[in-house]
Amino acid sequence: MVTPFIRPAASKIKTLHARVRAFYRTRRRDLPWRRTRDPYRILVSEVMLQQTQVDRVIPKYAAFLSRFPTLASLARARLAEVLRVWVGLGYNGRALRLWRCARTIARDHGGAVPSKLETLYELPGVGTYTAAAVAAFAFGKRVPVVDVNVRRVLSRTMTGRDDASAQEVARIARAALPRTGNACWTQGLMDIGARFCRPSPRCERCPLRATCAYAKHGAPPIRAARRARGTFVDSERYYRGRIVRLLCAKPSVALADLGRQVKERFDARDGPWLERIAHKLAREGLIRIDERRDRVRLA
DNA sequence: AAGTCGGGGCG
DNA sequence: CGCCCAGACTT
Repeated sequence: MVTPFIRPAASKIKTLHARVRAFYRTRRRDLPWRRTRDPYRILVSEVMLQQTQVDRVIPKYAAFLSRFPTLASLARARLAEVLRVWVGLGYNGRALRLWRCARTIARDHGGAVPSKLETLYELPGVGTYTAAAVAAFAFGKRVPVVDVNVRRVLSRTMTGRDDASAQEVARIARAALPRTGNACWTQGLMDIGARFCRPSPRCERCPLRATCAYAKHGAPPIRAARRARGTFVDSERYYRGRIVRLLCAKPSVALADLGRQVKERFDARDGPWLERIAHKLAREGLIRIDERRDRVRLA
């Protein structure tokens, strides 16, 4: 029987604040999106960082901003151009939604990224996390920002477990919201989550070790078993990626040739399901299929 | 609540 | 090989 979490001790939170802020002041990661407060650039970074590690985002972030330096430039670009820069980063739907997001902001918000949490949340591709991140990092808003790192760190330090529910962590995050310096607090938690408080924890050198309920008893991380994903190659996802990559490299392709061009050892039986994947991509808005002329291209 | 959506790096 | 990642969106 585990003691249910009631309310975090104020003194413990104060100590965490001090330690996290001290860590952030002296040992934070030097990341490109921390060198600007341009809301557009913050927004781009946050969308890129969705389910994507920092090290993989850094080069794409630079390339993207070099090609689309302002929100207006992104909003007036063709989606195909955006996809060509994005491809390789994964989750291509994010590029589509970021592009739509920029167009929505240009059309409905005078080209200025909204600062209000609820308004941000309305934008395509902006969910609970990203809305909070932009509000906090670009506009200094005092709102809880909970990503997977923050969740792990708060769960472990405050409950002694690494599996606190999202709702429970949300309560803790609200209770722990600092009066000032929310962005530094949050990003400090993220850095600690990435360097020490990882899924397999490295408590030995963690700056929160002395304050952490989890580090004390040192229980091994227990996490829910994930469903097997199978091999990625030859999965439907794999060929979605192949199709988008192919179309990034060519202006257009015949639908009848698509399968042969994305699949090794293509045979006639592969035609229908690869074509079905293409139609799904078209329905999502990533590619365009001209049935009459038998041509496929980026949207 | 559960599925879908990329891709790469690491243990 | 399986697990993980500054999640969002659909069903």
